[in-house]
Amino acid sequence: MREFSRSLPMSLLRAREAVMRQFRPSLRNHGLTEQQWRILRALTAVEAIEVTELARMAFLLGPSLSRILRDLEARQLVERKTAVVDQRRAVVSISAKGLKLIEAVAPTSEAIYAEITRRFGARRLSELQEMLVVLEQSLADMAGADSDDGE
Amino acid sequence: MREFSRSLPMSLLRAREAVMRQFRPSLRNHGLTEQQWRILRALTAVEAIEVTELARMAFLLGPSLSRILRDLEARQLVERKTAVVDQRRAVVSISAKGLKLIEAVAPTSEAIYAEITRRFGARRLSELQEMLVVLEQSLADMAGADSDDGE
DNA sequence: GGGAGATGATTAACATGTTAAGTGTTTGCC
DNA sequence: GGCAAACACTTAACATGTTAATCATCTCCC
Repeated sequence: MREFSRSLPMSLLRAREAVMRQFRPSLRNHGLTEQQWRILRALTAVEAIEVTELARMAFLLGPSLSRILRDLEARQLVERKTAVVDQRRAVVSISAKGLKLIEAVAPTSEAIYAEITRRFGARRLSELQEMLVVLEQSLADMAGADSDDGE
Repeated sequence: MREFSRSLPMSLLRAREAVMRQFRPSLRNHGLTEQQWRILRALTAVEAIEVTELARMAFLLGPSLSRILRDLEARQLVERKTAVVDQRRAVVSISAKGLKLIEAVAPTSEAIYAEITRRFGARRLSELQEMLVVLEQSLADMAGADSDDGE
Protein backbone atom coordinates (compact mmCIF):
# COMPACT_ATOMS: atom_id res chain seq x y z
CA MET A 1 0.00 0.00 0.00
CA ARG A 2 1.00 3.59 -0.54
CA GLU A 3 3.14 5.06 2.16
CA PHE A 4 0.75 6.39 4.71
CA SER A 5 2.07 9.91 5.17
CA ARG A 6 1.76 10.58 1.45
CA SER A 7 -1.91 9.84 1.10
CA LEU A 8 -3.90 12.68 -0.35
CA PRO A 9 -6.30 13.04 2.58
CA MET A 10 -3.36 13.32 4.97
CA SER A 11 -1.62 15.91 2.82
CA LEU A 12 -4.74 18.02 2.64
CA LEU A 13 -5.35 17.67 6.35
CA ARG A 14 -1.85 18.70 7.28
CA ALA A 15 -1.81 21.65 4.93
CA ARG A 16 -5.12 22.91 6.18
CA GLU A 17 -4.05 22.53 9.78
CA ALA A 18 -0.86 24.48 9.08
CA VAL A 19 -2.98 27.31 7.73
CA MET A 20 -5.66 27.26 10.40
CA ARG A 21 -3.08 27.17 13.16
CA GLN A 22 -2.24 30.73 12.16
CA PHE A 23 -5.78 32.01 12.44
CA ARG A 24 -7.13 30.25 15.49
CA PRO A 25 -5.40 32.32 18.21
CA SER A 26 -6.71 35.58 16.81
CA LEU A 27 -10.23 34.25 16.42
CA ARG A 28 -10.06 32.91 19.92
CA ASN A 29 -9.13 36.33 21.23
CA HIS A 30 -12.43 37.53 19.86
CA GLY A 31 -14.40 34.64 21.30
CA LEU A 32 -14.99 32.99 17.95
CA THR A 33 -14.39 29.50 16.72
CA GLU A 34 -13.40 28.81 13.17
CA GLN A 35 -16.90 27.73 12.23
CA GLN A 36 -18.60 30.68 13.87
CA TRP A 37 -16.27 32.95 11.93
CA ARG A 38 -17.12 31.15 8.69
CA ILE A 39 -20.81 31.76 9.28
CA LEU A 40 -20.49 35.43 10.12
CA ARG A 41 -18.13 35.86 7.22
CA ALA A 42 -20.59 34.25 4.83
CA LEU A 43 -23.40 36.42 6.15
CA THR A 44 -21.54 39.62 5.30
CA ALA A 45 -21.79 38.71 1.62
CA VAL A 46 -25.60 38.66 1.60
CA GLU A 47 -28.55 40.64 2.90
CA ALA A 48 -30.25 37.58 4.31
CA ILE A 49 -30.10 33.89 3.55
CA GLU A 50 -31.95 30.69 4.29
CA VAL A 51 -30.39 28.18 6.63
CA THR A 52 -29.83 25.47 4.04
CA GLU A 53 -28.18 27.88 1.65
CA LEU A 54 -26.01 29.21 4.46
CA ALA A 55 -24.91 25.66 5.25
CA ARG A 56 -23.83 25.28 1.66
CA MET A 57 -21.92 28.57 1.68
CA ALA A 58 -20.15 28.01 4.99
CA PHE A 59 -19.63 24.33 4.16
CA LEU A 60 -21.21 23.08 7.35
CA LEU A 61 -23.62 20.24 7.91
CA GLY A 62 -27.13 21.09 9.00
CA PRO A 63 -26.83 19.88 12.58
CA SER A 64 -23.63 21.83 13.18
CA LEU A 65 -25.15 24.94 11.73
CA SER A 66 -28.29 24.57 13.83
CA ARG A 67 -26.28 24.46 17.02
CA ILE A 68 -24.02 27.34 16.10
CA LEU A 69 -26.89 29.55 14.97
CA ARG A 70 -28.63 28.96 18.27
CA ASP A 71 -25.53 30.23 20.03
CA LEU A 72 -24.85 33.16 17.69
CA GLU A 73 -28.47 34.23 17.99
CA ALA A 74 -28.25 34.11 21.79
CA ARG A 75 -25.16 36.31 21.56
CA GLN A 76 -27.12 38.61 19.27
CA LEU A 77 -24.56 38.35 16.51
CA VAL A 78 -27.14 37.15 14.01
CA GLU A 79 -30.89 37.55 13.58
CA ARG A 80 -33.33 34.92 12.46
CA LYS A 81 -36.91 35.10 11.28
CA THR A 82 -39.29 32.72 9.65
CA ALA A 83 -39.97 33.15 5.95
CA VAL A 84 -43.48 34.34 5.21
CA VAL A 85 -44.07 32.28 2.08
CA ASP A 86 -42.91 29.02 3.65
CA GLN A 87 -43.10 28.54 7.38
CA ARG A 88 -40.52 25.78 7.26
CA ARG A 89 -37.75 28.07 6.14
CA ALA A 90 -35.78 30.37 8.40
CA VAL A 91 -33.95 33.41 7.10
CA VAL A 92 -30.75 34.50 8.80
CA SER A 93 -28.85 37.78 8.65
CA ILE A 94 -25.95 39.33 10.48
CA SER A 95 -26.70 41.94 13.14
CA ALA A 96 -25.02 45.31 13.67
CA LYS A 97 -23.19 43.79 16.60
CA GLY A 98 -22.06 40.94 14.37
CA LEU A 99 -20.80 43.33 11.74
CA LYS A 100 -18.87 45.22 14.37
CA LEU A 101 -17.21 42.02 15.50
CA ILE A 102 -16.27 41.15 11.94
CA GLU A 103 -14.68 44.55 11.53
CA ALA A 104 -12.71 44.04 14.71
CA VAL A 105 -11.32 40.69 13.58
CA ALA A 106 -10.77 41.48 9.92
CA PRO A 107 -7.50 43.49 10.13
CA THR A 108 -5.60 40.77 11.96
CA SER A 109 -7.11 38.14 9.73
CA GLU A 110 -6.09 40.02 6.63
CA ALA A 111 -2.58 40.52 7.95
CA ILE A 112 -2.20 36.80 8.56
CA TYR A 113 -3.51 35.97 5.13
CA ALA A 114 -1.10 38.46 3.61
CA GLU A 115 1.82 36.89 5.42
CA ILE A 116 0.80 33.42 4.27
CA THR A 117 0.58 34.72 0.72
CA ARG A 118 3.97 36.36 1.01
CA ARG A 119 5.63 33.22 2.31
CA PHE A 120 4.03 30.78 -0.07
CA GLY A 121 3.98 33.09 -3.07
CA ALA A 122 0.95 34.75 -4.65
CA ARG A 123 1.26 32.95 -7.96
CA ARG A 124 1.81 29.62 -6.31
CA LEU A 125 -1.21 30.24 -4.12
CA SER A 126 -3.41 30.87 -7.14
CA GLU A 127 -2.16 27.70 -8.76
CA LEU A 128 -2.89 25.70 -5.64
CA GLN A 129 -6.42 27.06 -5.36
CA GLU A 130 -7.04 26.24 -8.99
CA MET A 131 -5.84 22.67 -8.52
CA LEU A 132 -8.03 22.21 -5.50
CA VAL A 133 -11.08 23.33 -7.45
CA VAL A 134 -10.22 20.94 -10.25
CA LEU A 135 -9.77 18.12 -7.75
CA GLU A 136 -13.14 18.84 -6.25
CA GLN A 137 -14.77 18.89 -9.65
CA SER A 138 -13.03 15.69 -10.68
CA LEU A 139 -14.68 13.83 -7.86
CA ALA A 140 -18.03 15.58 -7.98
CA ASP A 141 -19.90 12.76 -9.66
CA MET A 142 -17.95 9.83 -8.29
CA ALA A 143 -20.10 6.97 -7.09
CA GLY A 144 -19.45 6.65 -3.38
CA ALA A 145 -18.13 3.08 -3.29
CA ASP A 146 -20.92 1.88 -1.07
CA SER A 147 -21.43 -1.71 -2.14
CA ASP A 148 -18.15 -2.70 -0.60
CA ASP A 149 -19.10 -5.94 1.05
CA GLY A 150 -21.99 -7.30 3.03
CA GLU A 151 -24.18 -4.28 3.42
CA MET B 1 -12.14 41.38 2.16
CA ARG B 2 -11.38 38.45 -0.09
CA GLU B 3 -14.37 36.66 -1.39
CA PHE B 4 -15.24 34.11 1.20
CA SER B 5 -15.48 30.97 -0.90
CA ARG B 6 -11.97 31.56 -2.23
CA SER B 7 -10.17 31.58 1.06
CA LEU B 8 -7.41 29.02 1.33
CA PRO B 9 -8.81 27.24 4.39
CA MET B 10 -12.14 26.80 2.64
CA SER B 11 -10.52 25.49 -0.53
CA LEU B 12 -8.52 22.95 1.43
CA LEU B 13 -11.53 21.92 3.46
CA ARG B 14 -13.72 21.40 0.43
CA ALA B 15 -11.08 19.47 -1.45
CA ARG B 16 -10.43 17.21 1.49
CA GLU B 17 -14.10 16.59 2.01
CA ALA B 18 -14.53 15.71 -1.66
CA VAL B 19 -11.82 13.10 -1.25
CA MET B 20 -12.95 11.70 2.08
CA ARG B 21 -16.52 11.42 0.92
CA GLN B 22 -15.29 8.66 -1.36
CA PHE B 23 -13.68 6.63 1.39
CA ARG B 24 -16.09 6.98 4.29
CA PRO B 25 -18.80 4.55 3.14
CA SER B 26 -16.31 1.72 2.68
CA LEU B 27 -14.67 2.35 6.03
CA ARG B 28 -18.06 2.49 7.63
CA ASN B 29 -18.91 -0.91 6.19
CA HIS B 30 -16.00 -2.25 8.17
CA GLY B 31 -16.95 -0.47 11.35
CA LEU B 32 -14.11 2.02 11.15
CA THR B 33 -14.02 5.77 11.31
CA GLU B 34 -11.54 7.77 9.34
CA GLN B 35 -9.34 8.34 12.38
CA GLN B 36 -9.41 4.73 13.51
CA TRP B 37 -8.32 3.76 10.03
CA ARG B 38 -5.48 6.30 10.14
CA ILE B 39 -4.22 4.78 13.35
CA LEU B 40 -4.35 1.18 12.19
CA ARG B 41 -2.81 2.22 8.92
CA ALA B 42 0.05 3.97 10.68
CA LEU B 43 0.62 0.95 12.90
CA THR B 44 1.17 -1.34 9.92
CA ALA B 45 4.27 0.66 9.07
CA VAL B 46 6.01 -0.11 12.36
CA GLU B 47 6.61 -2.95 14.75
CA ALA B 48 5.53 -0.95 17.77
CA ILE B 49 5.38 2.72 18.56
CA GLU B 50 4.94 5.07 21.49
CA VAL B 51 1.68 6.95 21.83
CA THR B 52 3.14 10.40 21.25
CA GLU B 53 4.95 9.30 18.15
CA LEU B 54 1.80 7.61 16.89
CA ALA B 55 -0.11 10.85 17.40
CA ARG B 56 2.45 12.61 15.25
CA MET B 57 2.23 9.96 12.52
CA ALA B 58 -1.56 9.78 12.41
CA PHE B 59 -1.82 13.55 12.86
CA LEU B 60 -4.13 13.33 15.83
CA LEU B 61 -4.10 15.28 19.06
CA GLY B 62 -3.26 13.40 22.23
CA PRO B 63 -6.76 13.41 23.72
CA SER B 64 -8.34 12.08 20.53
CA LEU B 65 -5.75 9.36 20.29
CA SER B 66 -6.23 8.37 23.92
CA ARG B 67 -9.94 7.85 23.40
CA ILE B 68 -9.57 5.97 20.15
CA LEU B 69 -6.83 3.70 21.48
CA ARG B 70 -9.04 2.80 24.43
CA ASP B 71 -11.71 1.72 21.97
CA LEU B 72 -9.39 -0.08 19.55
CA GLU B 73 -7.81 -1.92 22.44
CA ALA B 74 -11.23 -2.99 23.73
CA ARG B 75 -12.00 -4.33 20.24
CA GLN B 76 -8.65 -6.11 20.33
CA LEU B 77 -7.46 -4.45 17.14
CA VAL B 78 -4.37 -3.06 18.85
CA GLU B 79 -2.22 -4.08 21.79
CA ARG B 80 -0.68 -1.81 24.35
CA LYS B 81 1.98 -2.34 26.95
CA THR B 82 4.01 -0.12 29.19
CA ALA B 83 7.62 0.54 28.24
CA VAL B 84 10.08 -1.08 30.63
CA VAL B 85 12.65 1.69 30.61
CA ASP B 86 10.12 4.45 31.22
CA GLN B 87 6.87 3.69 33.00
CA ARG B 88 5.28 6.84 31.60
CA ARG B 89 5.43 5.64 28.05
CA ALA B 90 3.03 3.20 26.45
CA VAL B 91 3.95 1.20 23.37
CA VAL B 92 1.25 0.32 20.89
CA SER B 93 1.20 -2.27 18.13
CA ILE B 94 -1.40 -3.68 15.77
CA SER B 95 -2.84 -7.11 16.56
CA ALA B 96 -3.37 -10.03 14.22
CA LYS B 97 -7.05 -9.20 14.21
CA GLY B 98 -6.21 -5.62 13.33
CA LEU B 99 -4.00 -6.70 10.47
CA LYS B 100 -6.76 -8.91 9.16
CA LEU B 101 -9.14 -5.97 9.19
CA ILE B 102 -6.65 -3.81 7.32
CA GLU B 103 -6.31 -6.49 4.69
CA ALA B 104 -10.05 -6.64 4.32
CA VAL B 105 -10.39 -2.91 3.77
CA ALA B 106 -7.29 -2.31 1.68
CA PRO B 107 -8.54 -3.56 -1.72
CA THR B 108 -11.54 -1.25 -1.82
CA SER B 109 -9.47 1.58 -0.47
CA GLU B 110 -6.85 1.07 -3.15
CA ALA B 111 -9.48 0.93 -5.85
CA ILE B 112 -10.94 4.23 -4.73
CA TYR B 113 -7.53 5.83 -4.60
CA ALA B 114 -6.79 4.55 -8.08
CA GLU B 115 -10.02 5.99 -9.42
CA ILE B 116 -9.25 9.36 -7.83
CA THR B 117 -5.81 9.28 -9.39
CA ARG B 118 -7.27 8.38 -12.78
CA ARG B 119 -9.79 11.21 -12.67
CA PHE B 120 -7.49 13.91 -11.39
CA GLY B 121 -4.39 12.72 -13.21
CA ALA B 122 -1.32 11.09 -11.73
CA ARG B 123 1.04 13.92 -12.63
CA ARG B 124 -1.33 16.55 -11.40
CA LEU B 125 -1.72 14.62 -8.17
CA SER B 126 2.01 14.58 -7.61
CA GLU B 127 2.21 18.29 -8.25
CA LEU B 128 -0.58 18.95 -5.80
CA GLN B 129 1.04 16.89 -3.07
CA GLU B 130 4.31 18.71 -3.60
CA MET B 131 2.62 22.09 -3.32
CA LEU B 132 0.88 21.05 -0.13
CA VAL B 133 4.18 20.04 1.41
CA VAL B 134 5.73 23.35 0.42
CA LEU B 135 2.78 25.22 1.88
CA GLU B 136 3.13 23.35 5.13
CA GLN B 137 6.84 24.10 5.27
CA SER B 138 6.28 27.74 4.41
CA LEU B 139 4.20 28.20 7.51
CA ALA B 140 6.17 25.92 9.80
CA ASP B 141 7.90 28.69 11.71
CA MET B 142 5.23 31.35 11.50
CA ALA B 143 4.54 33.15 14.75
CA GLY B 144 0.98 32.30 15.65
CA ALA B 145 -0.46 35.84 15.69
CA ASP B 146 -1.35 35.62 19.34
CA SER B 147 -0.93 39.17 20.54
CA ASP B 148 -3.95 40.28 18.61
CA ASP B 149 -5.55 42.52 21.14
CA GLY B 150 -5.88 42.65 24.88
CA GLU B 151 -4.23 39.53 26.06
C1' DG C 1 -59.86 19.00 0.52
C1' DG C 2 -57.34 15.52 2.35
C1' DG C 3 -53.74 12.30 2.79
C1' DA C 4 -49.10 10.39 1.14
C1' DG C 5 -44.78 11.78 0.25
C1' DA C 6 -41.29 15.50 -0.12
C1' DT C 7 -38.87 19.21 2.11
C1' DG C 8 -36.54 22.49 5.72
C1' DA C 9 -34.93 22.47 10.00
C1' DT C 10 -33.95 20.60 14.46
C1' DT C 11 -32.83 17.04 17.85
C1' DA C 12 -30.45 12.83 19.22
C1' DA C 13 -26.49 9.99 19.75
C1' DC C 14 -21.99 9.03 19.30
C1' DA C 15 -17.07 10.18 17.61
C1' DT C 16 -13.55 13.56 17.18
C1' DG C 17 -11.27 18.43 17.63
C1' DT C 18 -9.46 21.62 20.90
C1' DT C 19 -7.67 23.57 25.07
C1' DA C 20 -6.87 23.15 29.95
C1' DA C 21 -6.18 20.52 33.99
C1' DG C 22 -4.82 16.34 36.29
C1' DT C 23 -1.86 11.98 37.30
C1' DG C 24 1.92 9.38 37.65
C1' DT C 25 6.88 9.02 36.36
C1' DT C 26 11.31 10.55 35.41
C1' DT C 27 15.16 13.80 35.22
C1' DG C 28 18.25 17.22 36.66
C1' DC C 29 20.41 19.44 40.20
C1' DC C 30 21.62 20.76 44.75
C1' DG D 1 18.76 11.20 48.04
C1' DG D 2 15.27 14.26 47.62
C1' DC D 3 12.67 17.85 45.42
C1' DA D 4 11.27 21.01 41.66
C1' DA D 5 10.57 20.98 36.91
C1' DA D 6 9.82 18.44 32.78
C1' DC D 7 7.55 14.80 30.53
C1' DA D 8 4.00 11.09 28.74
C1' DC D 9 -0.31 10.24 28.93
C1' DT D 10 -5.13 10.66 30.37
C1' DT D 11 -9.42 13.11 31.81
C1' DA D 12 -12.41 16.87 31.61
C1' DA D 13 -15.26 20.14 29.31
C1' DC D 14 -17.06 22.14 25.55
C1' DA D 15 -17.60 22.71 20.28
C1' DT D 16 -18.07 20.46 15.97
C1' DG D 17 -18.50 16.31 12.55
C1' DT D 18 -21.46 12.67 11.12
C1' DT D 19 -25.48 9.90 10.46
C1' DA D 20 -30.16 8.82 11.70
C1' DA D 21 -34.49 10.09 13.45
C1' DT D 22 -37.98 13.48 14.42
C1' DC D 23 -41.05 17.46 13.70
C1' DA D 24 -43.49 20.73 11.22
C1' DT D 25 -44.85 22.39 6.96
C1' DC D 26 -45.78 22.12 2.28
C1' DT D 27 -46.94 19.95 -2.46
C1' DC D 28 -48.93 17.10 -5.32
C1' DC D 29 -52.41 14.36 -6.82
C1' DC D 30 -56.68 11.97 -6.37
